[in-house]
This record gives sequence, structure tokens and C-alpha cells, in this order.
Amino acid sequence: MAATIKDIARLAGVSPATVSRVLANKTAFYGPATAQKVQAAALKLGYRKNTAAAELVTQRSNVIAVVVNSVKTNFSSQIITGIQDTAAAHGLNVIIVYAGIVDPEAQRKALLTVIERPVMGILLLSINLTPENLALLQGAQTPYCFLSIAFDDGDLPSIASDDWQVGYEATQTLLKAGHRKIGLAAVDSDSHTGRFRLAGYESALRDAGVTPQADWVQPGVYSYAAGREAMAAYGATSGLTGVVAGSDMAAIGVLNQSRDLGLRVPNDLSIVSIDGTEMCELVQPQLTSVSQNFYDMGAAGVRQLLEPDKQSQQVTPIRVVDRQTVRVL
Amino acid sequence: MAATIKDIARLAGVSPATVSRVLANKTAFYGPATAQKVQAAALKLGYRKNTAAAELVTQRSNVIAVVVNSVKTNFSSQIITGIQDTAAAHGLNVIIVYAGIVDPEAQRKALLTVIERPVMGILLLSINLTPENLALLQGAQTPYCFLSIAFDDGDLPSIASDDWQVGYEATQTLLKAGHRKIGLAAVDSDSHTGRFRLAGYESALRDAGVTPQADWVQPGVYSYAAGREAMAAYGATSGLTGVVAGSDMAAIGVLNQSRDLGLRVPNDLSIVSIDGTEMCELVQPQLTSVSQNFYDMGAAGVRQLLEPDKQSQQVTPIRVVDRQTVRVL
DNA sequence: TAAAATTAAGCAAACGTTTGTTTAATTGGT
DNA sequence: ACCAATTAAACAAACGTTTGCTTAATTTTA
Repeated sequence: MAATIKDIARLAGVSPATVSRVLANKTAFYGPATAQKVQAAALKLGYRKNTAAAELVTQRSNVIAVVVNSVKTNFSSQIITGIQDTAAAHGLNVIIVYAGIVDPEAQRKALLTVIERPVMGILLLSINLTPENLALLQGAQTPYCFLSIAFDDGDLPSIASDDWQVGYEATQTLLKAGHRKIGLAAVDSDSHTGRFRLAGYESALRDAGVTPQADWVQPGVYSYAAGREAMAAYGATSGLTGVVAGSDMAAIGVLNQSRDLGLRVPNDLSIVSIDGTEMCELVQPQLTSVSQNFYDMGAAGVRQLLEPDKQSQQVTPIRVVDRQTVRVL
Repeated sequence: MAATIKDIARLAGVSPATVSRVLANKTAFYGPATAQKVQAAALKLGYRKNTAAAELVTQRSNVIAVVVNSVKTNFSSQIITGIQDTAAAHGLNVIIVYAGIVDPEAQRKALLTVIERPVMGILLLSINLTPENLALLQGAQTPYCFLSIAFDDGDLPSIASDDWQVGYEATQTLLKAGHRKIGLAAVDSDSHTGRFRLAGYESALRDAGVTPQADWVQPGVYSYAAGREAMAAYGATSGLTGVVAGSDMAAIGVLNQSRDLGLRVPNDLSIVSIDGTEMCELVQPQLTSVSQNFYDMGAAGVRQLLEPDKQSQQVTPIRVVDRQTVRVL
């Protein structure tokens, strides 16, 4: 139904080869008059290029695929904006596919949709692949890079914040304000990210002469619910004066749960959040946070795909931004 | 570099045709022994199908493209989940591309990435196309459907809430609670959506015997900033006791601005939000909202693509969910 | 003015699949 | 034991492009 290059060729009275060349703006191989005719014919027929066919023969593609793990968190929007802008600057297109957060089968399907078609590179946002799916990804000849997640295996290309430092600086922010009894909420205990944040947290405590207590840390999956649960576990009488939350969502969870427990933030409890998305400024009081540079992660991700020679594990800087949830004692 | 069907054929000692058939699980045309050999060879070579090539010959695709306008609002996540689930149930894949919210050129590029490759259908989330870009979309032979947006032109297929009803019910919620002086904040005055919400708002007022006042409506683009600006424009002494906000984000804007103005919600000012995303329950006090059924919009969208015979303008139901921002007078 | 150089356009192969048609081999029925 | 019917596999065309090579026509150069 749709017009092809051959239809144009017929209408303009030239060969498909010539049509291809003028439509691709090749510099030579045809005269101005032919160009006119071809352009006119293409317009008249409402021609749309079949990119799949073109990619098939050229064996290259200009699309970057982004795999994201969940629709929930919205820090991904900043990364995607970074990807989008940088990709556009290089004449690349971006498509996004959702993989389930845990379901390996959904993960596999998302990966396949991406691998089984010609893409220039794959960016994985905060995705933890099962070993089988990782093998699948590596089996494809496509360059890839993990974003906002790091691994113990140093060979996997990734761009993320230094999680140890994140944990350290979040904790230190509270220590500097005079807090001694500090909780760590809704950080998972399984992943690289969680373990390093925990280590950073404990180091900061020790460097300040505070001995970490086991019941100060309430692990969780970084979600709003996890934040609430962690805070509920602490209860109103834990003696904690500050909490580091694993994400903005988690921080809002501890914030709201604190309120339910009759605790006022920051008067009775100080909170430092991790991420620093726009959410921090939407809630009351505004969340003091260790802010990650998500936009740059995205930008660095596409650059990494373009020049795979670079070092594989990159780190983007963080900074703490002081808002309203830390009270200095 | 990547293994093709021919490589498998060579390794297994059969023809490419046979390989294609066993890999596609065709029922006949080959024996169990050959099937074994082919499977083994495919596995050994780490074969990945080239979907683009397959789509080229079959002239059909099983991917749905979703065009979203901005990374900001997160109501889209619910629609996308609806799309995703329904698509998966039909064996379809989903890819997402971002179009700029206003920039026609970005819009055009996003549209082209989608049109110029074989997709089964296109879903446009809350996208307002320029006339040229609309023509572009219609020129493609691909079925499409707009989601969460409606048009004056009744021929454009769309699935959305009844915006008049949204405006009406939001306003009525406040009227029922005894409010008489009610504002409408951060609803735009240009689009179909904005005009109909405004009309619904005014009808509700009139039906209750209240004469709408011009300075009760402060138009805006549904954003957090627009909410803040609208509330700032009202000021602390407007006499308004209730405000209908154009979106959850806008509602949070009026909420926070109210606080800055020294107004307590809902004691001094009641708020009804429009959308009903998870944001409503994250802020304090939790936002009473006219909630849209975004998940169903997404689901209905993919069904619409599959059966284009259906009526083109569909409406999904809304419901008001009472939370904590409406005070009964 | 003839040969060389340049320009303009067409030919045809290739990319990796799918699938209708053909051919070869095996089985079954009588 | 012969022919029909069935099964198994290969052949080859097609999908819509791109691009190296060839050919034809025109212009330049000496």
C-alpha cells in the first residue's frame, strides 16, 4: 500500500538507485533536474522511507534502546532527558522499553524486543539482570551500558554514582549537624548499591566515633512503602534523631510515617534523602538530599556507547543539597 | 558478524527454509531429527532473529509505538502500564518515544522514528500535534489513537475522560461541601480539554445558583509551577474557599503556595485535584481528587488499534475520591 | 578534433527473513 | 509389487532499501 522507492522511480521516470541517492542527499550521481522530479514525486506519493529495509542493507542503525525497569520511580525521567538530548545532538533516535522490575521473563522479553532488531546500542536503567539474561545481552553484538547501577564485576560497563560516597555523605550531613544516632532506611542488603551505601554509612559513623547499631538499619527496596515500613519499625521511641533514606520516595515514606507516629520533621527527626529529584521540593518540609546527577548519567551513557574504548566503570559526581529536613542540634 | 539463518542451515546441513520453519515452530514441513539438529545449531551459534528482516517480508509487525509528550508528568506511567499489560496479553511488544511537549520539530522527529519503521499501531499520549504533524501521522498507513486527550474534530480516534464531566464533578464536590466561591486553577484555555473542563466548572456553578466570576479562573499549563502561579494570583484574601486544580501537580502547587500565603488546607482553603495519581497520597494533606482511569485508557487504546472498526471517540469513567483537602462548611 | 575526464543515470547484488511451489523420499493400500 | 498418498526438505522469489560497478552522454583538454 505504502509508496516505495520504486513507485517514485516509475513516476519520475528514473531508476530506484537514483531515487535513493537524491532522497539521501548524496552529493553526486544526479543532476538538479532529476532531483526536482524525484522530490516532487516523493511528495506526491506521500513517501515514507522504510527504515527497517535500509538498516537491513546498511547493517547499521541510529537508534539507541533504553531499557527501564519500572514505571514507578521518576528519577528515570532525568536520565532519559540526558540520553535524549545527547542522542539528538549525535543524530540518534531513542526508543524505550519497559522491563518488569523482577520478573525474569518480562525482563527477557524486553531484552529480546531490543536485541532482535537493529539498534546501535543499549542503555539499561537501574536494571539488575538475571545471569541468563545478562548472557543474552552479552551474546548480542550490540554495545551496552548500565546506568545508575554498578556491579561487583568490574567488567560490566556502567555509569553511576559512587554508592559508598553516597552513603558516607548522607550520613555525614547528619553527623555534621550534631546527630549521633542515625538510621539507614529502605536500602536493600543484596545489591552492590545497597551494600556500598551501607558501608559508606557505617564508615561515616565510625569516622565520627559512633558505633553502628544493628537495629539502626531497616533494609527495604527504596520504595515509598519501604520507607513507611522502615519508619514504622523504628517506632516513635527509637532514640534516633536522624534517618538516611534510600531514595526520595523512601524518604517521603519515612516522612509521612513519622507524622503518623507523632514525630515532627525536622524538630523530632531529621531526614536525608538520596536522589534529589523534583519530589524533594514538592513535599513539606522539603527534603534535604544527596543529589545524584542523573542527567549527566544519561549523557555519559550515550557517549559510552559511541566510544566503547573508554573505561568501563564511570562515576558521576554527587552533591548534598540542603533543604528543610535536617535540624542542627 | 551475527549468525544468520544461513549459518545455521550450513551447520545443520539443511536449507535456510527449513531452519526458518523449525525456528518459527511451524507444525509441518520437517521431521523431528532435523528439528533437533537445527535447534542445536541455533543454540551453538547464539542465533538471534533479525526482526527487521522478518517484518520486511511478512509486511506486518507486532510492536505498538507509544509517543509521550514529556517526561515530567507521571500519570503516563499508569497509562503505559495499561498498554503494556494489554499488549502483552495479545503478544505485542511496546516501544516508547518521547516527543517534545511543544517543539514541533521534536514532535516531527519522534513521529518519524515511529512512522518510518514497521509498527502495528501508534498510541499518542496527551499529544497535541501541529497540523503538519497530524497530516504526517495520517499519511502513514498505520492505525493510531490519541490517549488522554480529545479533540473538537470528532473523527480523530481518541480515548479520554469526559472533560466536561471532570470539570463538573470536581466543582460539584466542593459545592456539595457547602463552598460557593470556587476557583479553577492551572487549566489551559486553548485546548479542547481546557475549554470543556472550564465549561463543566461553570455549569456546576450555575446549576448550584452561583454566578462564575472572571477572576476565579487562573489558566495555566497543568504544571506544578502553574499551580503555584495561579494560587499566587489569587492571593491570601481572594475570598475563595475552594479551588479546583487542573492536575495533581498543579494541586500540589496550589497547596504549597497556599502554605506560603499563610493559608491552611483544608481549614482555610479546600482543594480538589484532577488526575488521582499516586502523588495524591504522598503529600500532606492527601489530595481529594477527580480520578481518571488511566490504566483503562491504555488498555482501551491497544484494543482500539486491534479493532479499528470501533467508535472513534471513547470515554473512560471517572470517580471522585475523597481524601483530606475538602472541608465541609 | 580526438582522446581524456567528468557527469548522469542505470544495473544488479546484497541484507536476513518467510513462504508458495517443486522435488524427492517414504509410507500405505490393495 | 505397483500406484497413490503422505511426509520431508529444498528452491527461489519477494520485501524495500543501498551502493559498487558499468554504461552512456556530455564537457574539457591538448
